[in-house]
Amino acid sequence: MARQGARAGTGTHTGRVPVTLAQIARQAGVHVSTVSRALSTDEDVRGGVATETATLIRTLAEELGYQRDPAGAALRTGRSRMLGVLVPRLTDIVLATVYEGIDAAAAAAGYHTVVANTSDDPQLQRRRADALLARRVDGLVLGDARSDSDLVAELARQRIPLVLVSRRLPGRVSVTTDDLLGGRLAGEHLLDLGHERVAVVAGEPYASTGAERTQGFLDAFAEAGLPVPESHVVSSPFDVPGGRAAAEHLLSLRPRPTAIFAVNDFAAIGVMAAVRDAGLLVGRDVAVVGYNDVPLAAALPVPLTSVSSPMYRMGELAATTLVNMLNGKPGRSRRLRPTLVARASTLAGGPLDTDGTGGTGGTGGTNGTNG
Amino acid sequence: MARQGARAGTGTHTGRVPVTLAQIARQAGVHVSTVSRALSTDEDVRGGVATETATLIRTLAEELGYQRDPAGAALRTGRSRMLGVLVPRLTDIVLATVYEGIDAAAAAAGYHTVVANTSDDPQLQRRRADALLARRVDGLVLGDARSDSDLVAELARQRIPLVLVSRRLPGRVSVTTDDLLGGRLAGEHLLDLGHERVAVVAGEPYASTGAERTQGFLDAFAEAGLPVPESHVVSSPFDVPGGRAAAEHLLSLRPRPTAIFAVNDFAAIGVMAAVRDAGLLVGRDVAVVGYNDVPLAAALPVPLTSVSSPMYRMGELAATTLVNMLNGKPGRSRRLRPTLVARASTLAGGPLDTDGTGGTGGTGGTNGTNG
DNA sequence: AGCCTCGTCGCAATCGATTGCGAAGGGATG
DNA sequence: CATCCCTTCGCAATCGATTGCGACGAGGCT
Repeated sequence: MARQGARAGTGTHTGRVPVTLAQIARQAGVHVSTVSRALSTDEDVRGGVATETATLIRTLAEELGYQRDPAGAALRTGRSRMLGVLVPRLTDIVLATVYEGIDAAAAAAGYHTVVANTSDDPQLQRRRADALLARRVDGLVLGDARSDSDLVAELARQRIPLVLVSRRLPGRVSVTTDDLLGGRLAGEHLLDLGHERVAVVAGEPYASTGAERTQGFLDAFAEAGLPVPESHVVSSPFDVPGGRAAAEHLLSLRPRPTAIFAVNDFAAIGVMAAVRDAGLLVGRDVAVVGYNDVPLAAALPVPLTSVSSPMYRMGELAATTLVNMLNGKPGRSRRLRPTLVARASTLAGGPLDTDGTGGTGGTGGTNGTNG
Repeated sequence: MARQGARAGTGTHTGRVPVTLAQIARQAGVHVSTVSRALSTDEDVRGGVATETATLIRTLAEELGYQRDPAGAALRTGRSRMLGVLVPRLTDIVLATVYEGIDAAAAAAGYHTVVANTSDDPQLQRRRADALLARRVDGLVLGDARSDSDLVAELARQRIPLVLVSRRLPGRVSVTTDDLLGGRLAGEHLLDLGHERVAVVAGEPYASTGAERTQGFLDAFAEAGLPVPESHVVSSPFDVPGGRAAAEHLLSLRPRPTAIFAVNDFAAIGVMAAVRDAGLLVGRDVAVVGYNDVPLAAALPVPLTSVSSPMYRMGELAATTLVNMLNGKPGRSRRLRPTLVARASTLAGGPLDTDGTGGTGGTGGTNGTNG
C-alpha cells in the first residue's frame, strides 16, 4: 500500500504531494469530472465546461504543476499514446535518422515512441513486435518489413494500426522514397557519362529498397538499349563487407564493368575498397554510385556519388500518417522523391575532380556528438 | 464507454476477448487476487499460493495468452517498468551502440526503454527529461551529462534514480570507460613510436570524456619529460568538421606536430582529411590516433589507430546498475578498461603497412542493414 | 405564465492489477 | 481433546482518469 509520491517534473513549483485531478478539483471547488473535461485536448469535450471555469481550472493546474498520469488515462481509455517502432538496427545511421524523424513527429502529436532492434531476423521481429504489443502501444511503425515474411499480414489481420517506413509491401500503407526512380537516376547518371558495361550490388532480395532500386537502374539501361546481363547483378548484405565481397566478384568478370551501382552507401564503401584492392582508381577506372547519401559519403577520401533520400522527413511522415490513422483518418502511402548527388566517385577526371585523389569533401556532418 | 478489446500478441491462441486476471480467475474457480499472486514474479508473494493452484493458474494463463496490462499494474504500483534514456544523438553510432546495450539489458530485466535526443543542448535536456518523467519512467540513464549544467543535480535532488553512462560527473553513479587510462594508452603508443611534438584535439570541455582522455594523454607525455604546450591542445566539436578545423590550425604550427590525438573517431577522421588536404600522408608524415574504435575506423582507406572502448557493454552495465538501484541495492560506479588498437594511421612504414596507402581494412562491421 | 431547450456540471461506474487484512481449514502440539 | 499456528485464499479498497447520463437553473419562446 505504500506508494511513493509522484514526482513532479523539473520544471515548475509544487512540493511533495502527487497532484491529481482530485487535488485540483478540491481547490477549484468543482468535481473531478469537470476538471478532466476542462483539461481535455478534445474540443468537443472541453466545450462542455464554461469558459470561466475552464480557465480557472487550467491556471490552477498550471500552478500546481499538474501532469496527467499516463497509467490512469491509459487504463480508462485503452490507449497508451505510445507508438512502437521496429528497425533492423539503430546503429545503422539510415534507420537511426528515420527514427529521429519518427520520434520528433510523434512527440509533436503527443505520442512517445519505443524502438527495438530486430536485426532483420524474422523471429526477432515477431518477438519484438509482441513485446511492443504487450506494452499496449497504439500502433506500429515498421522499418524492417520483409517480402518473405507474413508478420505484417498477421499484424494487419489483428487490426493493429501500422505504417511501413523505408521499405514497402504491396497493399500496406507505407512511406518510402521512390526507389524505382532513385535507381533510374543512378542509371541515367552513368549513361550520361558514357558507361556501357555496368554492374549492380543489389542488396538483400527480401527488402523492397534493394529490389526496386535495382529494377529502376536496370530499366534505365534496358531503355537505352544496353540491357545489363543477369550475371552482373548480385545480391549482398547491406554493409561494407557485403559490398566488398560482391564487388570482388564483379571486378573479376571480363570484360570488367566500368561502373558499379550499390543500392546502399555502406555497400558502396565496400565496393570502393575492393576497387582499390584491385589496384584500380575509384572514379577513373571504376565509377561507383551509392544510395542514401549519408553524411559520410561526402567525407570520404574519394567523395561518393549517391542518391540522396529524405530520411528524416520519411520518419516524420510515417509518424504523422500513423497518428492520423489512429484518429480515424484513412492512411495513404507516400513515395518521396530522391535526387542524385554527383561526386568524385563517378566524376574523377571530370569537372569536379581532376587528379583522382579526391580530397575529403567535408561539408557533410558525419557527426559524433558523444565523447 | 466503448473500449476496443485488448489485442493479443502475435504468438499464442486466444480469440477476441481481452484476457484479464478476472477471466483466468473465473476459469480457475479462484479469486483474482489469487491469480495475481500466482502470476507474480516476486518470490515472497508467489509463496502465498499453493504450488498446485499456482501451476494450474499459470498453465491456464499460458493457454489463454494472458498478458499483464501495464497500465493497470502501473496505476496500482506506481511503477511503470520503463526506463528513460537521454543521449546527445542517436545517429551517433557510439551512443547508438551504448543504447543498444542499455535496451538489451533492460529488456532482460523486464523493463522497456524510451530514448530521446538532446543534441547536447541544456534546454533540450531539461525538456526531454521532463517529458520522460511525465511518462512516469522509473529511472533515468543519462548519456549526455554536462559538467557545466546542474540538471543532474536537480534530478538527484528530486530523488529520481539515475545512472550516468559514457560521461562521468563527480559524486554520481556512472558507467564509463577509464578515459584517463585510454588517453594514456594513446600517449604511450605515440611515445613508443618516438614522437616528441604532438597535439591534441580535445573535444568539448563540458564532456568528461574529452577532458579525461586529454588529461591522460598529457600525463603520459609529461611523465616522459615531453610536456605538451597548451597551444597544442585545442577543443572542438566531436564531429568531422570540428576535427578538421582544429587540425587545420594545428598543422599550421611551426614546428609542425608529428602526431595528433583526437579524443573521438569522427574528429580523427576530420583530422585525417585536413592532413591530406595539407598535402601530407597520414601515418607517415603525421600520425593520427582516434578514440572508440568504431567499426568504420578499420574500414577507412588508411585504417585508423584508435582506443577501443566496450560501448555495448557499458550500456548493459548502466542498465543493470539502474535496475539494481530500483530494487534497493546501492549503485556503484564502474570504469571499464579500454585497449589500444594500432593500425596504419600511426604505423605506416612500420610492420603493419609498408606502402602508406593502407588498403581498406575491412573486418569492421560498419553495418547498414537497411536498404 | 408555462413549457421547452440549452448550457454546465455532478454522480458514479469503470478500466485491470495489487495487497493488507482477515477467515477458514488442516495439522501439530501440549 | 482443546488450542495454536501456519498455509492458503477471499474480500475489498485503491490507484487516477474518463465519460454516459441525469439534474439543475437560466433564458427564450409561445
